[in-house]
Amino acid sequence: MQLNQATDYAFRAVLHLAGSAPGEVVTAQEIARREKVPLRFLLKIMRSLVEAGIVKSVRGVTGGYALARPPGKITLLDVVEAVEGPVRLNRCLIDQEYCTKRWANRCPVHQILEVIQNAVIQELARRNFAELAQKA
Amino acid sequence: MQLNQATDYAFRAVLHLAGSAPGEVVTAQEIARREKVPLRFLLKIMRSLVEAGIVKSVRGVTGGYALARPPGKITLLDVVEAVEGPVRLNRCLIDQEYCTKRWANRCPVHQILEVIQNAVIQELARRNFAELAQKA
DNA sequence: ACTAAACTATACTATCTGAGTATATATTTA
DNA sequence: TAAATATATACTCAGATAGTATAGTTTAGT
Repeated sequence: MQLNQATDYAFRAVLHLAGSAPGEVVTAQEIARREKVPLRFLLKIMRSLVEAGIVKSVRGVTGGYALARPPGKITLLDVVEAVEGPVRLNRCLIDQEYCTKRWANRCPVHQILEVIQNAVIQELARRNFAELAQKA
Repeated sequence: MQLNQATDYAFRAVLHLAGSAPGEVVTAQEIARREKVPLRFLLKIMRSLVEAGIVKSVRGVTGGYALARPPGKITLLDVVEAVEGPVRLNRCLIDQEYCTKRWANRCPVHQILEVIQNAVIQELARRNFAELAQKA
């Protein structure tokens, strides 16, 4: 029931870019130093963000990263899913295998967890990095 | 971002007891068999539930388990916390150590995760096992 | 063309957590 | 006293977490 450390770092990296001048390219080194994230690990995380289309990267000597769209269009959910994959409270909510034990498709635990899971997803989707940058 | 398997089993065990006659003592063996939970593992989980005051145990030959209070007074949150400890989306929400990195007590990531965490807690606290037993 | 500074890609590793098992002990009823 | 139950502690094994290492590719500037 906890987000992992990579997601936490990803939040801070995206927030850092959100706080930079729009379109400005920031190096991983800079982000790592300022946000106290191990450089190598950050580079790996950044690639997830690039793949997800949240961040764009520029290679070469003057390379680095910038947001691929305005901070207001990037939600916490976007980042969580980019780094961790889909949010799920219980493995049986993705993999039917685990739920056919007794109740098949009418498992009440399954049902109620799905409702709660959706609430979590809504909460994460409601918050974006423009809002977050305001608080910083 | 996922509840663990022990919590899933705990939900099913409590639900099982909620579906039995009030005050009826059910053995771990019976619960394990019906809910398809490994007996040894279930016994361990049941002790967490007993410690948390959700379930009471009876020792000896005619022993077993029963709910310590009506199903309507047992929330999903009660069970989650009994098995996993407090709900926290990020380690920095419990352990200040992790959050003094840059922002000290005004970390915006920290702040927004706390809001979301509270929403999760509310959702879990809102649902009880009487409601759940209805669906079964 | 070469070099340095950046990102990319894949593989590796150490530690921790999750999920469950094993063994011995204590309690209670028949 | 035996059998069936729960309690307590310790152990194990696989997979996930949180990184690190090595090699490669791209680009700006000389």
